[in-house]
Amino acid sequence: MTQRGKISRDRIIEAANRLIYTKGYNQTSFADVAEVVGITKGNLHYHFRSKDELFDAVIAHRIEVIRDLLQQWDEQFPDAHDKLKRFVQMLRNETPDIIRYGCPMGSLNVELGKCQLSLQSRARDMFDLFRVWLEKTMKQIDKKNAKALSLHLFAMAQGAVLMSYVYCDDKLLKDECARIESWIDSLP
Amino acid sequence: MTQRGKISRDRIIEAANRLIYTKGYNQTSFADVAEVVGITKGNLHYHFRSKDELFDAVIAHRIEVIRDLLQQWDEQFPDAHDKLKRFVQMLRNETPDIIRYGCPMGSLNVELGKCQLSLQSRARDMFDLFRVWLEKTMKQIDKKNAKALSLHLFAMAQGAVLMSYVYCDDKLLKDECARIESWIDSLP
DNA sequence: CCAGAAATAGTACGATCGTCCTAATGTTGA
DNA sequence: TCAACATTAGGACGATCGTACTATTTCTGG
Repeated sequence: MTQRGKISRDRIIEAANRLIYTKGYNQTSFADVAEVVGITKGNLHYHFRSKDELFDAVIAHRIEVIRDLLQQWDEQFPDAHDKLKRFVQMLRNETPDIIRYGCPMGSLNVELGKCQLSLQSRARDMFDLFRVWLEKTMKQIDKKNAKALSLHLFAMAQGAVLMSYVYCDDKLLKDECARIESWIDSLP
Repeated sequence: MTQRGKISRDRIIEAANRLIYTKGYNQTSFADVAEVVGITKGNLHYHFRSKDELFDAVIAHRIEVIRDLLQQWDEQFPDAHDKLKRFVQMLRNETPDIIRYGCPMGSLNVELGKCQLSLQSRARDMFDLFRVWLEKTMKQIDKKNAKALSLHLFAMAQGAVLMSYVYCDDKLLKDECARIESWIDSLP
């Protein structure tokens, strides 16, 4: 693959990533992606021979971004409580998109978990990055209950995102974030 | 409409209701519904002239069921805390379906909220029944913070359902239910 | 500079979608 | 009983889907 091919490939992944987020996987067609990128379906098929292959590339890209993000947080915040709060802060930073399109990971898992389990397992890989990171971080606070506590935190965040998305309500998200943060503060 | 027609109509709604839950709205086709019911697509179109119309009937049916459920709870549990716990208990009763297909309301809202907003507003009507009921019940406990507290409870429940669905983990759901219940107990 | 590779355009295929139309069948009331 | 109506069956429509194939254009290394 030449540099030109690489650039096209990246632009396709970027467009598909956004479309899958804003429209969902099944509502995003090859034609949609091609139109956004400004190429033809035939060209798109040259880069990705199937929709699954394109999906895989999108997930791989997201995973890479998430890995970098978590590593950044680890370097930036020595204190475990601060790390967990940084996780919550992410919801504030992404409020407009969350209100409009929900959680990029959560909604994808919900959609694909119904009857496209092989695709969902890829989407779950994104979840796992956060889940493992949260549990690892929580272990610095309460080793014994780290697993359940981190899952509870994750669940509260997902619930807050889902509710604020359903009601397009940024105040709801803001309030939930504050509540989750004070829950973090209440940890030993 | 004769009685025979009414029976057919109800069977169609029942089948569509289950399919929309287990496969999602966009992944459920007229052909799917017709096959489950054991009729032809043409006959299905006689009863419901469009997919929207069928969807509307399914939601109307669900809303009726939810109304009855909430009224039952109101009659059965005089204490507000018990009412809220009954809401959590629902998650335990529906565990197998939740683990496999998620929340019938939540996943529908997530799917339709992306780019089928007119349909989502119908799905949100189901949410509203619970939301209003939870807030009304919460007012008996803490009038001032009832709105935020009830939304938090709703969000925690949705988060618990989503996480246990993504990971097909009934233990996760069980633990979250216990945690939510003790949160209810901690209310004034 | 130009042959070969890479990338792109354009089109076509079979399948499935939601919808619609018509004919056949069942049911019922006067 | 039989005309009027309700219900069902079956097929066809145009649109769109994912995918595939073949030219054509663009780029690049020797």
